[in-house]
Order: sequence, then C-alpha cells, then structure tokens
Amino acid sequence: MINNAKLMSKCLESGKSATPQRMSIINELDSARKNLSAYDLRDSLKDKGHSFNISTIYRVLSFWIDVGVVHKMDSSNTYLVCNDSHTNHLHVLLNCTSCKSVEESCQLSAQLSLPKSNKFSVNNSQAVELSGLCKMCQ
Amino acid sequence: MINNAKLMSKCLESGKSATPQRMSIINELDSARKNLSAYDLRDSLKDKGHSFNISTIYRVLSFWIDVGVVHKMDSSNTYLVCNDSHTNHLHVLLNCTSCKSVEESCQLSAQLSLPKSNKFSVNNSQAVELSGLCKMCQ
DNA sequence: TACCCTATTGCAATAATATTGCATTTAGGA
DNA sequence: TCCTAAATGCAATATTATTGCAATAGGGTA
Repeated sequence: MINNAKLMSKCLESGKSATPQRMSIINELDSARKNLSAYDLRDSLKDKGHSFNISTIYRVLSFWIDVGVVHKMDSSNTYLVCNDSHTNHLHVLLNCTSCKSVEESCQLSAQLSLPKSNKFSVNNSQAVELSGLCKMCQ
Repeated sequence: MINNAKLMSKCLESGKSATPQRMSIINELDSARKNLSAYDLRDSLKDKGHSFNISTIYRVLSFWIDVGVVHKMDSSNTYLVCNDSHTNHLHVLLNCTSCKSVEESCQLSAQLSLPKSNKFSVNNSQAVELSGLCKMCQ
C-alpha cells in the first residue's frame, strides 16, 4: 500500500494539486491491490458512493502515470499502482496468463537492464510486460 | 518482405487454410512495411479494391498472430509482420517515440533471454515492446 | 478576506478499438 | 459431386478512450 504522504510529495514535486478526486481514485486503485480497467475503477468507486465521470477517471489515471505512481498494462488496458520507485530502470510487470495476477518485479528489473545499444536508445522509465506463469500456477 | 511459400507452409503446419482473405490481408500488412491499426489496414485494402468487414480483419489478424507471423503492438493497438522466426526466444519490438517506427530486433532478442526465474516462468514466444529513440532520432 | 487566474472536473457526445451471434459461403476431403 | 466444418459477411453491440466546452475549485496576491 502506498501512503498518502508519498502521494502528496509526488504532487508537490510535479507542481500539481492533490485534489480530492486524485486522492480518492488512487486510493481506490491501490486498495484493489490489483490491476483494474478504468471503467471497473469507476464502478468500484461508485459502489462506495463516489461518482466520477469516466473522463475524470482517465485524466486522473494519466496524471498518476505522469508522476510515476501508476502503470498502464497495455496488454489488458488496465491500470496498476507502481510498487517500486522509478529510479531510472525498466520496470517489469509479470503477468500470469493463468490466474491473471500481475506482479511488479524489482529483481527482474535489474537483470533486464539493457546494455546501451548503439542502435537504439531505450527509455529507462517504462514498464515492460512479460506474460507467463506465476509460481502458484506453474 | 515475407514470401507466400512461407505463409503457405505456416498454414499447412497449423492445419488451416490459406484463404484469399488471409493472403490478401497479410500481404497488404507486409507491403505496408510498418505497423498498422486494424481499421487502417482495412482502409488501405479498400483503396485497392478489396473490401473486408472489420470482423474479418480482426479474425484474420488473430489467425496470423496464432501461427506466429504477426505481432500485435499493445501500446498502440497496431499490427506488424514478424520479421524473424519464432524459435523459442523473446521477440523485441523497438518502438521509436519520435518517428513512430518499429523495428524488430533479433540481436536484442538474444540479449534479453531471461534466466529461468524460480518465481515466474516467462513465456518465450511473446513480443516485448520497448520504447525509446532509434538511431536516426537520437 | 476578497479577488482573480488557472487548473481541474463534470458532462455528454463522439471516436477508436474490438467482439458477438447468426446467416451464408467456401474449402477441401470422402 | 456431395458433405461437413471452417471461414467469412453483416450489422449490432461492447469496450476503451478522447474531446470541447461550461462550471467549479485551488491557491496565490492585494
């Protein structure tokens, strides 16, 4: 679980406001403890009495992605709280195709660090998705 | 460019037919020499006098993905002909964020091969997308 | 505090991407 | 040639995401 102090400081760093909407939405995604689609996130907030327009959900998710707190999983169009600090290495999201769980591996991040290719300069602050089977499902 | 003999043999291997639709669609994507969205692919086929329903486009793309001839780029919802043979290693798609070109790197594929993690078993026949800057754009 | 300016959010329409169920046609083996 | 399963067409619908503009809220300054 990410704490609010950290979230606030991320906002401060980026010169943006920690609005109630931004805080509710990130806290909901964080407490889900898994990746959610934008619409699912909206629905689960609605169940708890917080109604947001879908455009707000998308705008807030994109805000948290920009400040480095959320990853988007492109393979499933879902969003996930980042459990690691973005310190200039690739983030690796291990996506179990059996149980659908997603784990962010700090260990693998290091192993995957690419030798600087002379042909292509890899952006080091992205999340890379790998699918396979988690320990439980093997 | 991929040749028709190879495409036919892929169909044979998988026990599926090389229908005119499947051949037109893969040849069009291949001759584009870049990644296209399903709708763009449909439009460029239409320009050449071949009209396909969008569901056919999606079904045919998914067929070629299954037989290992096409990759889907999840980050941009586009499709690309695979320029390498799937010999049980990760395919790496280098996505230039400046000029939008996509290059499939056989070189990097090897470097990226993961040590078998004791925690997560990575599926070796997937395409991994990395964004960054290509040589021209650096 | 009152004011102001900009950032943020709400709203609802629309765009972009993808899938479905069912009818029709086609491929290719018996 | 005939038969059956596979493939395709069609059009409705589902899912994911963005837009333009009006309304509201944040937070700095007088």
